Amino acid sequence: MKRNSRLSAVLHALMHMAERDRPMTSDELAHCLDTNAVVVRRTMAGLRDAGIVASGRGHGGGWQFARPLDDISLFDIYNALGEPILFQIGPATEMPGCAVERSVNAVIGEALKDAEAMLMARFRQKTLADLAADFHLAVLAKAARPDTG
Amino acid sequence: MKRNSRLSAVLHALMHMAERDRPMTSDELAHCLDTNAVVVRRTMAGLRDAGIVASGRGHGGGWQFARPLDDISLFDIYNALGEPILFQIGPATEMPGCAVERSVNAVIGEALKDAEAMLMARFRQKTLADLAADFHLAVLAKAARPDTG
DNA sequence: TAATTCGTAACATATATTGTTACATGAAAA
DNA sequence: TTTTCATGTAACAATATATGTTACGAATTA
Repeated sequence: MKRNSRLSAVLHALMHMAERDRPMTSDELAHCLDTNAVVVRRTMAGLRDAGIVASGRGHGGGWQFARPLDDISLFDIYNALGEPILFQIGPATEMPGCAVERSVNAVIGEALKDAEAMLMARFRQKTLADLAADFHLAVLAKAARPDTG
Repeated sequence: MKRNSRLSAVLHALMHMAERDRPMTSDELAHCLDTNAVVVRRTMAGLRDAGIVASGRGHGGGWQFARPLDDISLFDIYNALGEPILFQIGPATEMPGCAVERSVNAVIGEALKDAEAMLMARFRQKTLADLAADFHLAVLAKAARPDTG
């Protein structure tokens, strides 16, 4: 299947927004993400509903943050996107009648659950401010050794 | 999209095989898994190539283990299946030209990588013998309190 | 020789993600 | 007030992947 890239895409968009002090239109963001303005609106809709960003119409409109960057975690964003399915692998049946299958699903399910919990803990700790700082550090590091880039 | 259920399915099949001392045909396994014999063969092919199971043709043929159950880990099986894509979420582009996107992908990618490592470590520790023991314990526990099942 | 069983290619079906078009709604500028 | 700009959203198309199904060949045993 195609992988769900909304989390990466929306973070990419938000980081571009963080680099600017004015609202960015869906068209501008679409160019950054190499996609379509409708896709941008569709993806950002969840963040708007969650109070992470705000959208404005008409002249001078577009997307901007509704909260400080250090008050927005990756977990907030993951949730605002509707908690997309994390794992591509999983059981064929949720409620199997076969006891053997139930036992197998329990073992696999617990392992996946723990891995997911670990990932979510990490998402909770990381804010957009951290992400922006990471980016600026990477840019500085690259400028210091332009030949290795 | 549909989730990949081959790992759960093949473990389900292997546990049924573990409960029997004769080879099981693809058709028998297909009935257990509520699917088709061709699907079973397709899935088991990787395990056969990895030396986990062996297949025999003709009368009395079918699938059986090629190694002791305590010498087969979930990791072995996951690998034999071709290491299916683990996460449904991921970056849109593998080699982005945009520095912002690269930075975002690095953060997400590292978190996913660590979660995957944790899961694989767990798969490495768990053998089919463990799985069979889990199942037998579950059956015993259920028999001890039939009213709560 | 006949029955059985795996091996595999080819095609069909179902579902999820992403892209695209079209049009309505709201807001600011002329 | 009219025009322009921008979001909101429905509807449909394109693409990708997993799984199901049919068909037939190859190998093994009775």
